[in-house]
Amino acid sequence: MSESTEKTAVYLDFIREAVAKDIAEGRTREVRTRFPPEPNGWLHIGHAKAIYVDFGVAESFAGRCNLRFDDTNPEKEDSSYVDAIKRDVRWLGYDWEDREYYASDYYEKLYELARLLIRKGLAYVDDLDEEQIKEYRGTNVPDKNNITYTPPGRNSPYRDRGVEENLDLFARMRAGQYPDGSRTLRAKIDMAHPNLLMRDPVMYRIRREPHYRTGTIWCIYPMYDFQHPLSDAIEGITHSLCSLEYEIHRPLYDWFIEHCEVFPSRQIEFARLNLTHTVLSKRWLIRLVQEKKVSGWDDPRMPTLAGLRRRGYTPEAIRDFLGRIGIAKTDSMVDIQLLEHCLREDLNKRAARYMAVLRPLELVIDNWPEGRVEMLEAVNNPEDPHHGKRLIPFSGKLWIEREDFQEVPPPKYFRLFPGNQVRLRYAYIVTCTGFDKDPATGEILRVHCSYDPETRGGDAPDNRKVKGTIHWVSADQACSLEARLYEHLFESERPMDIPEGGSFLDNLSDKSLERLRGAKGEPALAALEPGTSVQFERLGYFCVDTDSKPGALIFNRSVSLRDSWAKIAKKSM
RNA sequence: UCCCCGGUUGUGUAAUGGUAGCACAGCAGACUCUGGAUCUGUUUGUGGGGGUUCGAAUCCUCCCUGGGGAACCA
Repeated sequence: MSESTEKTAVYLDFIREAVAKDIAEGRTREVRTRFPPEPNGWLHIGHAKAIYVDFGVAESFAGRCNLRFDDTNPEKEDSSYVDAIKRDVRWLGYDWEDREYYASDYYEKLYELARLLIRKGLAYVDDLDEEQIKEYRGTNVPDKNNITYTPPGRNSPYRDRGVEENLDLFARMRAGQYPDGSRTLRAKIDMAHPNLLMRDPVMYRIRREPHYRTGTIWCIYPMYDFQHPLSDAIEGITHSLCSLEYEIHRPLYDWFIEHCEVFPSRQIEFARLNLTHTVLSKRWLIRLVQEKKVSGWDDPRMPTLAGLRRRGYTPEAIRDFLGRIGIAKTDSMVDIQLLEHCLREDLNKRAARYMAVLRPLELVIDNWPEGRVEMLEAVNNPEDPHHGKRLIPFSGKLWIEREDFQEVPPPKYFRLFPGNQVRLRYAYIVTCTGFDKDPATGEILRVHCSYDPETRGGDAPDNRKVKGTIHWVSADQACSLEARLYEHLFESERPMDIPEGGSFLDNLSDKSLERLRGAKGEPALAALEPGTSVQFERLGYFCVDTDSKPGALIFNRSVSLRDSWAKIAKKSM
């Protein structure tokens, strides 16, 4: 039979399913979405999920996604954040073309829409202050037993002002005739509504604060609930995708669209991303930066896109991760190991291999001809022959990894110990003949071995099995480098679970950064550009740091290689 | 208290009244000049009770449980 008779299961997440239905049933022809960041912080991996959903859903239906800055709070926003956000979205691999919009460009239109609501008797200027509004809303009232309950709210005494008076008052608000906080414009909905957000929400507040784009032109600013649906409408957004916390705002979203008689966008909510061992809340990330717990927004331990980039994460790995975690409405906590897995998988295919020694121990080949240096051939990437080969210098004095030698080997250890044979990667098979030890401290100072000249390149002509292969660097030709090893910023899987009376900062790990300044690498490492990702054989993937300079090389460990020895060692303990 | 939304192996996520699958993690093995990579095999799940049905993760109902909301922030 032809393949066309076979049922091909095409999986659509619940959002794409809803969009497909809207198209099938004729509610919309094209799909238009938007990614609406507020420029008050740098983007993190949680935003990356939103970007992936917003741009991805549009792309699935041959639609378009706008980039819109939701900038209606002048107290927190700044153009430096706009630049950082644009750079990060582009880096992740998304293009908004010429569709770069700002809610602040809609202020005049929004003002007119507010006047429309006033004329329809659906909005009024209120003279109540912040405290009074809260009290009239009828919330947080403790009863005799000190249990809070939610009574119906009471109407503001200013609720029934006439249309003309409201229009005049609102114009005066805009004109700056009243002090900050003295009046608001409120939607007239229902002060007894069970959804507290529907109890006459504030649409405009007075705030004399220069805005990074509109300067001092305005002293009244629209609130999110009023502004967002209408901004969506102005741009013809068909599907306004946002996180679960806005679910309860949807009736309001719909109310403003209906009564302003504008383009009917549809809001659909999905669960935001949570990751183990980190925090993804702008408020908390900003504290880490401000209280200098990290070096900045782009500290390689930060879950920001800039931090991940500096750490060595690739956009491909992040997008792969986002695709794997899926989209749903269940609150979830994704294991950060999945992110790490995606990075390893991507870099395994692409990163060139090099040898570097993090904690050097001297290895002397006693039968090596004095002063001789050989150039040996090494494969750049066993996963992909197109990467070619390179030559690395080899001599009788090498650096090896301190943990690759044991005076007394633990069970199943097949690296260097007295009497044992190992292969020096791409070089020779050597036999450990002894070691020098500081009698006072017990520290191993130097390991001695002899090499087998018949095994050049690492192959034994007699086909003998050598179980262990270790990496090395020729001491005289090596370049010095600093390796920065990172662990999770928080040891706790859920750092947001704060101990009684403490702060999430108490959960900060003191092992999240280890700087190894005495590391040694093969000479070619010195020529790499900042941002380049490589694999240090047997150790992990490393990325040349943005601060790395000739003579002061810095490599960030992006992620370690899977370490099955660690498991064996742990088990036999 | 009230309102809204959820609960499928350890973690995510499918199955849309008809065989509970996939990925990661875990475990076991094969292979290997990275204890890497790759490959093979494999353990573990529908929150609970009742109902509808030939048949329920799916529909109804009660309970349990988790998250969110009650800003002149977004």
